[in-house]
This record gives sequence, C-alpha cells and structure tokens, in this order.
Amino acid sequence: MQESGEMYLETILVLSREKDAVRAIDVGQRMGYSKPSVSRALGRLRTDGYLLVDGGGFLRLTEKGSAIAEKIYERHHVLSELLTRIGVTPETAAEDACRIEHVISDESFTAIKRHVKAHSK
Amino acid sequence: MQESGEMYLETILVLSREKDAVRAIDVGQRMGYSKPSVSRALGRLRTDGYLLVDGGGFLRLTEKGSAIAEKIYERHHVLSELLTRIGVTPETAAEDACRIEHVISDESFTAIKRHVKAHSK
DNA sequence: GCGGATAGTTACCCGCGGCTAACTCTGCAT
DNA sequence: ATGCAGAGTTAGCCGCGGGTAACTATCCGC
Repeated sequence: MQESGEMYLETILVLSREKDAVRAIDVGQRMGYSKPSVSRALGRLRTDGYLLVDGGGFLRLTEKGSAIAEKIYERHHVLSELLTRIGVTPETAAEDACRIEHVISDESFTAIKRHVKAHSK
Repeated sequence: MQESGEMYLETILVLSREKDAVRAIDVGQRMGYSKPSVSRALGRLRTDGYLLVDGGGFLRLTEKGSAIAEKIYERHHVLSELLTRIGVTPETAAEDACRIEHVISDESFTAIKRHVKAHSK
C-alpha cells in the first residue's frame, strides 16, 4: 500500500461519513484530482481488494480497505490534535498530520498516543 | 526541492563530517543506491545550484545546498531524540525521523522544538 | 606501456501518479 | 426520439526516481 492509496481510502471513509453514497466523482472533487486519475487509482484499489464498486458506481471499502482507512484517519486525528495543542495553527496542523500519517511507524504512533494521553489528564 | 533531493544533501553533509573528501560513490554506498541513480540525482542538484563538484569528483555543498542539508539534519536530530524520549526504540525513531523530517512544516517543527525544550528542563 | 580496478556517465527500462483529449454509457427532458 | 449532461474509462503524455548494461576515463601496479 502506497501513500497515495492510503489517501484515497481515507478520503472515501471521510466522504462516507458525510453522505450515504460515495462515487468516484466525489473523491476526485474532494482531493482535487481529475476523473481519469481517480478512475485508475480506484481501479488499483479494487484489484488489490481494498474497495468494491457496485453496479451504480457506488464505492464501498472492503474489510481490508476499511482497516487501513480507519487507521490513517485515527492517525490524522491524533496528530492533528497534538500539533494544535503545542501551538500549531489548526490549518498547518491538519496539513502536516496529512503527510505524517502516512510515514510514521505503528511503534512511534502508539508511543505518541500514550504520551498524549498521559499529558491530557 | 523534492524529498529525495533533501535526502541526498543530508547524506552528503553527514558524510562530509565523517571524512574530509566525499564522492558520489560514497553517497551511493551510504544510501544503498546504484551509481547511475546517484549520478543523475547529483547532476540535478548541481544544475539547481545546491552542489559543486570539483575536478577530482569531490562534492561540496553550496551555501544554498548547505542550508537545506543543515535544516534537514537538525530536524532529524530533534525528531529522533523526541521519539526516543517518549519510548520509541532508537532504530525506529531514526527511521521515522528520516521520513518525517521531509514533510513537516517549519511551523510545526518550531513548535515541537519549543515543546521539547520546555519539557527538558 | 599494458592490464585491471575504480569512478562516473550514457542510454535505456520500469512503475507511480499526476494530466488532457476523446470516447462510452446512462438517464432525463424536451 | 433526440439530444444533452454527468459519470466513468481508455489512450497516451509527462516528470520523478529507482534499476541494469555498457561505455569511458583515470589511476596504479607490474
């Protein structure tokens, strides 16, 4: 799984929480990408078993895809909150979280969560 | 400046602190890349004004190149130390620092430095 | 001065991940 | 029924950044 694939999955997850039916076009609009780019990326996710597309063109994450999307989404949330807490503007925090969430290891992320929790009491 | 370019510059900086003469082959060995990959990457850095290569094939960072290398190196150091401090194993901390150092904003990094300093007293 | 090691470059290939142009397909409105 | 709008796909372009194979150039030992 590449960084860009994770980003697509996360976007699909977020969109599916905002509206009940998500299509390729929505993903493209949200991410600012062209239809063909989205089409190809979703095609890869589909053949790799992260995504299902029903007859009406509606997207649904598989178990596997959902697991990744949730994981990245949690990271985004925690990292973003951590950065704002130490004084970063919310916008920059979100942007940085969006990049860091794809490259940090499980071990470091877990340590960060633990640290944040310990200091939030 | 791309992430990979930053990595090359940082590697050249580190090598130049370990030995007095740094060449393309050393960079390739350290980074685990083939000679042609290094040659091309260094060529780009040279034409973009980050690097000088003297007659003997020895590498020297320009002002511009050095500034980036030092910046990335500092980030690496601070991030790596921060992660180990919260319980991440040194090896993982170094790997993660190596990826995060290229994607974090100045604003967030400054905030992290400030935070680390405040908590180290 | 010739042969071999070492360094560097040139010319290619590949997948990724954006893009545009152009096509198909579906569904709705006139 | 025509025709248009919206969604999706196909085909092909591009730069990046890895790779190999093969060449060149330099230097050193014998």
